[in-house]
Amino acid sequence: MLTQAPRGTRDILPEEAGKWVFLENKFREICRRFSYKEIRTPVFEHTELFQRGVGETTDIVEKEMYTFLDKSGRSITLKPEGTAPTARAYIEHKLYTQTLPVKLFYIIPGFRYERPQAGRLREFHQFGIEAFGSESPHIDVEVMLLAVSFLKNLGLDDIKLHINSIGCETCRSDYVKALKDFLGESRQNLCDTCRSRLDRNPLRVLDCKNPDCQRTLKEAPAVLDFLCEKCKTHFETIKNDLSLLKIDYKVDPRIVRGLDYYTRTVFEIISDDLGAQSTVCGGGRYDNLVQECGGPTTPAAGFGMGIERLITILEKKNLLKIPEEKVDVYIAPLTEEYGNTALRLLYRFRENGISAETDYLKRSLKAQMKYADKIMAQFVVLIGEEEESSGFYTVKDLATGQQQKVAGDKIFEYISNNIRKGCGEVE
RNA sequence: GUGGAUAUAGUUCAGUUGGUUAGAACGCCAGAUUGUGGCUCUGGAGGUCGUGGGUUCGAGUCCCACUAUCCACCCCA
Repeated sequence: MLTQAPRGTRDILPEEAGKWVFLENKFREICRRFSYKEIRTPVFEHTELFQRGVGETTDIVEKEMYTFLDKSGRSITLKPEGTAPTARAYIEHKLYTQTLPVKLFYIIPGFRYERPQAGRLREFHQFGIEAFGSESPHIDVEVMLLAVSFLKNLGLDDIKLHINSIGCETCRSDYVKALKDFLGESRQNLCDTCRSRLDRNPLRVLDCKNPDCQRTLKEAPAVLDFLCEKCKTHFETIKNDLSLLKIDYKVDPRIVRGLDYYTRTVFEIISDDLGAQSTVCGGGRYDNLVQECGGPTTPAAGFGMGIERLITILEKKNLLKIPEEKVDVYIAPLTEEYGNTALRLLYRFRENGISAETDYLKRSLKAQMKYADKIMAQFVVLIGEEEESSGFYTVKDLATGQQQKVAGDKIFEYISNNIRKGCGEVE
């Protein structure tokens, strides 16, 4: 227990960490191109934020939150998602007084108390963006496009964009009523969970995977047929934009999303390389959230993308090969006698921006050479009796095996002129 | 919260119908004529067999509980 990370959490060891930094840089870069600015919000928030923002009847709020009382009795919750906190910050700092739209991105950990499984952890991480202040369908498209371009840039060409519209409050309530009426008649054909969903949140019956439920749903009324004129036009524009931009997509009436704040557009990006949790990115429009949380009426749209899931996919496709960190020069004192000379040299290299390493384990020369090889040093500088008396260092290039003498004061110039670029650098 | 599978060295695994000092590969460390790496060879360290009970003359091997991991349901990133 003591020596084990809590269930559903993971350590990111040095080898992994390089991949994370690589992806974070890529994400920041695409956000820059779309002119989204980074925002960092706290790891925990007041519990009410999620109750109100995400929705009391959602699974997240009902059973998955890490909630506790702090020492003064306030109810605190580790954030289970990124949109509500971002909306809160947007309202708190009155970002709506700035020029609209306000476009933000974030890289956050999220926490949900669930049984871990493939692609699902209790602490997970996501990239996310939110665009506040525009109800233009072109913003919905921009949000999707940022995600799609990001994934395509990483080399993923077979991801699928699924879109749907669940309408605004007015057309949705008409639809929910119709759906309820329809499903009420065939209640006995539904699975147990769907029967309870029918009363609490009928839309969710739509994405039940139970074959009996799916069969029943075949005849069910479709959301898209209930959209009001405005919602219909909004959705049509999105589809036109996507075609115009030559982005493949599929209208999938089954996606409804499990968070209450969505209105109109919802979308998912699906990959076959994940297990049962096939969604790598999910998002949509949420025109009421900001107001619901006490801000001014503010239409908005955004997405969340699971970093662990993304890494899983990239790894399956062999698209995440990060070169190992290399060392420019290893300094090998033949014996402890030359330790001081080695130490001085070591720090002069480091001060000059050259990565340098030396022996800390009293290794023999042979063992030092092995070590230099293992840490992928490009050069080894040998310091022994010959060197001390002659004033020349012996420099060996480990890749070629060639060795030569370099005058003491020329060593820095020599090494920096001969470092092979592209080693250990991401991109 | 429910169901299924699994749990042996740092890692991936073997371990015969329960029977004496629990093995391999890779990794790690050290050597192979005295100032030199990668390949090869030799040797070495490292395991209270997830934890706790039980059955038995005897358990890594059988039974139970707990914990964790993996997979699925629910739901989501």
